[in-house]
Amino acid sequence: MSSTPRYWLMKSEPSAFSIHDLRGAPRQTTSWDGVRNYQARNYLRAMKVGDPVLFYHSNADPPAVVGVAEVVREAYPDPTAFDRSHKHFDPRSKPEKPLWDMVDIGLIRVFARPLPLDVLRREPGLKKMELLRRGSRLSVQPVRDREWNIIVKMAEKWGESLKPAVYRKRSAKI
DNA sequence: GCCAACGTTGGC
DNA sequence: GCCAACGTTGGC
Repeated sequence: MSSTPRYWLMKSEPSAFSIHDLRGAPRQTTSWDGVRNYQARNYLRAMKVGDPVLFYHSNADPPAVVGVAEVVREAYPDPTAFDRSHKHFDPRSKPEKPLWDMVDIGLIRVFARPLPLDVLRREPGLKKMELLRRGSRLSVQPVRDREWNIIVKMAEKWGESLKPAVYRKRSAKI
């Protein structure tokens, strides 16, 4: 990263929380709790209000970038770490000295068509992207400016290409 | 369901 | 501080 990252990618398993869940959430906003990896946490702490985020569906069919969100609240303690009954409870994190943080994000856009991982892999400009690195497991990661621009353009084209096909079908009175 | 890649834990 | 064992992630 040449300077402070401004663009990000966040992974979620759609069976746990999808971009459609975000669309249906109050104020189309959610807190991003449950991150229990130090590198991902440090990226959460680097996020600024207004930073754009690619929303990625992992463990999905197909795995894909599905839309855009933005940071609406900067890092603050993740209360699920204090909750003994919670799946992500961590006794090392105390309210007086929190170990894990979260941010809030708000929905910006749901792509017309999810942009699949294998399509991203075919784009030469994305060769160095963290998401595409072999064995990459980081659930919160920075995205380079150039990568961001490429992906947003790809998503537009990818969605548009669907519409003419559907339109043709309909107008052909099949 | 399989399994490679990775992060974490804990014995020494 | 090393490293084997283990648990998790996530594509396939």
